[in-house]
Amino acid sequence: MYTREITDFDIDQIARSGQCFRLRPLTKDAYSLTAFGKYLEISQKGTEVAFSCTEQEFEALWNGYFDLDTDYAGFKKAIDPEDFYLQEAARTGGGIRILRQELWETIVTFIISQQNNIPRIQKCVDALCREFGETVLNFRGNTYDLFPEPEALAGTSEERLRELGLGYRAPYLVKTARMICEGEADLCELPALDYEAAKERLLKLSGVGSKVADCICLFALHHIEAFPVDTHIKAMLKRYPSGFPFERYQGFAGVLQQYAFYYELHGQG
DNA sequence: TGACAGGTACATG
DNA sequence: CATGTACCTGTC
Repeated sequence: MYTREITDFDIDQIARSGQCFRLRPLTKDAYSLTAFGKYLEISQKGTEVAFSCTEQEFEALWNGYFDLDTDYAGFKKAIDPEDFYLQEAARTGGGIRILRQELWETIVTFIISQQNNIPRIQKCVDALCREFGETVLNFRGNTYDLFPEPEALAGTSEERLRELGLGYRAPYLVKTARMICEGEADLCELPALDYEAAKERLLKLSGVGSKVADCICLFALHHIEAFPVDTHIKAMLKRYPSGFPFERYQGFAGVLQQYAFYYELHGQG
């Protein structure tokens, strides 16, 4: 167990922010997560956050995963004091961090996310992990399923994925997995590219359009200037008749997108 | 019953 | 380039 004082951090908000579909409530105030082939439990009381791992593992994996070295208070201070909407959104979802999720998993989960709601996305992701992921034991002696490798999905059929409830996204997933396994698409090069170049590459994958590509850029490659525009954000943008002030927030608009998305989803509106 | 959920692919003008 | 349409599935 490793405990740390963290500000501008709320594990419940992060779990409900819709950027990660494998971070789930475990008990009343504890959450579980799998990433990097590892299982982690997180619990929080105020600014005190406990992680079920050693300090060494925390520093090696989770500190970066939760983006804890970034100054989110600074982002909030940069918001126009007269912009009541963004101020309120940042106050409501101010504990959100932009995670650094694994690339392949983020590609898959956001292909599934299209025209879909969060509970059903989670259900689909769970089914994929259960059917195609490696099963391992956690420190409690309970089993949990890792996220499946590209090979596992490349080797299955569209029909089998449809049986898991993926619907019309099933062929997208099989095609994308095969592109990656057959070397038609190279994920290894992506982290080195800038936002524009990375997005251009991601758009070549099956089932990846502009919005999903932006989500992958934001939630896996940590291009926090990416600003995914979906139905909720479209509604939000209408609040700005003369246009959303992107120029004021250059380089970190994606952070504000997350505050706004969370606010549209869970706030008072 | 029908619209909606963090859209994309594909076909047109 | 801009618009239009079909598409799985569960929930309200």
